[in-house]
Amino acid sequence: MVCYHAALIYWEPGAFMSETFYARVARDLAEGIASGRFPVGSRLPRELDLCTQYEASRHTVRAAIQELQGLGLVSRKKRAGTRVENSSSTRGYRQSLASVEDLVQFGAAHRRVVQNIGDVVVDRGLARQLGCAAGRAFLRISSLRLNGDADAPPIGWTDVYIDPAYAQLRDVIGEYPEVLINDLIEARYGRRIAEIRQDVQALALSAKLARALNAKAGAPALRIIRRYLDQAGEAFEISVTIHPADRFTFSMCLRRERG
Amino acid sequence: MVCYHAALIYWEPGAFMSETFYARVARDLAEGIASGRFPVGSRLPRELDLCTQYEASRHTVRAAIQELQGLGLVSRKKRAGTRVENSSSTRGYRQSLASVEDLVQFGAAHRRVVQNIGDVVVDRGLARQLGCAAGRAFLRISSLRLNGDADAPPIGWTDVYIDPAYAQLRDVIGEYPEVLINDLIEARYGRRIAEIRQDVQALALSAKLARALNAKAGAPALRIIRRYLDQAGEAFEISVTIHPADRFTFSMCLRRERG
DNA sequence: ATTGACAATATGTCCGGACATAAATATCAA
DNA sequence: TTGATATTTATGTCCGGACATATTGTCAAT
Repeated sequence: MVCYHAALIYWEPGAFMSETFYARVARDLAEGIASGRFPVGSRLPRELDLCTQYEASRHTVRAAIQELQGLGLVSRKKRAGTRVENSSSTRGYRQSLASVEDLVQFGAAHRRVVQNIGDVVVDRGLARQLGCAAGRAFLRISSLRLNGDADAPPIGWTDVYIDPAYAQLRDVIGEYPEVLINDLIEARYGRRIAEIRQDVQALALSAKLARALNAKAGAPALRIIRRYLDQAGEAFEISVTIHPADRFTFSMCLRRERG
Repeated sequence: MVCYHAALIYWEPGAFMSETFYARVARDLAEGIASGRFPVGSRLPRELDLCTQYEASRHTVRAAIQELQGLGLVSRKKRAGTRVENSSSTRGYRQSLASVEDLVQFGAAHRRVVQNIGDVVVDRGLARQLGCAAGRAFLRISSLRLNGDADAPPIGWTDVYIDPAYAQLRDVIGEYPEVLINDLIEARYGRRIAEIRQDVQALALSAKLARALNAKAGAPALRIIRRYLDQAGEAFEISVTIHPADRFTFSMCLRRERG
């Protein structure tokens, strides 16, 4: 079975948000890693050199590296320096998505094909699934998640529910992964994400979904529900992704050595 | 359906490991929260007061609070101070289990009943499941996970595979949750955990497991495989837990607001 | 009573420096 | 060649201070 690691991408923030110095350093280093300037297994310049390079204090440089460490991009040892980690082993889900620049994405070869966009009103069953009040209206975008291989069966089905107030985004929504929608909402409407909560469950595939996913009805599948909450604790976007069990493993790194 | 949040407990380190100052402060504050000295919703003393109280610099106090923040125990706002968070909403799985003192546990009412202890040799199928080489020998401890309610069906089944070298722990193993076994190994054998990796999958219940869990064969279930790796990347403990889909949701907090 | 301006405050960011510590390397002795 | 020992080095921890910024609370004006 193919195992898909959820990957992290360091995102260039829009001009609308000011960036702190250490975040700037962190992003620059992350881009250096992504671009291959710092290959996997190589060592980052030592802290003091980074200090002179960025004209920053050691404290700032350390805060930046700490960010990368939290993302699992680098590991550190006392005398050995800061090592760039292997992506395939470190691109697991990191918890401390500290800043808005962090993006969670599927593999590089991944494609997303929008199947349907329409308005829905939450009924009793959906309300329990989404964890919101019944009767609420949403704009729902349904899409298939495909691997690079055209012949391979789809790896998942995603329903994204967003507040109808943001329906103006309808045109651009199809082109972006759902996580980006939050950035769009944040940029255009100023509604900030205060918290992202995620539930992972098992379920049996419905006949309809099984048909869409080219799988057997009743087959076990993974359901990942992600809720984007604002400061009031209200969800303004909810995404539900369903992966047939034989095509997806949700992998994460719970702890990595400090040093 | 009942939703079980994986909980975090701040663990008092053994005498064998030296504690840094900021970790000491963090632990003290965490114990204050756990004991109710700092009730949920209350505010922690402000940084400068903590500085005088612990006779530490503000930098150190901030490092301690940052630890608590990473664990989801507190949230901070610029003028509003540091707030103790509601356990039920913050005890979700945190990724940045920064130090050995962190423990991951199931709910308070949870019980664990050992069903079977015995030696196994890894065959082809199990090797693929565990992600280790076939032919390797393990000591396997199988146990049921029960909720407080005696009548309720079990919420899961756990197989813990540990290196036969640690078979001397056999007597005490039954009494501790599997995560503690690592601490025992670490304390007695000095083998350090360098990394914990976790995979979450869906699967259909086998007839045997279904019988043990009082569920239907073929019913969807969640499988959580956790690997404890040493510095060489070799797993010295692997735990496999299976939860029927209707009795377990794996909930986690991906991001919480910085401020 | 609502709104606006202003000051107070607690956290956020950043700087400089100092010493401790673990691990890689070099050195020397057996 | 092996083994123990000393040195070097890059990160870990901790201190002190300074200014920025967001939020709250207060008070005055409409």
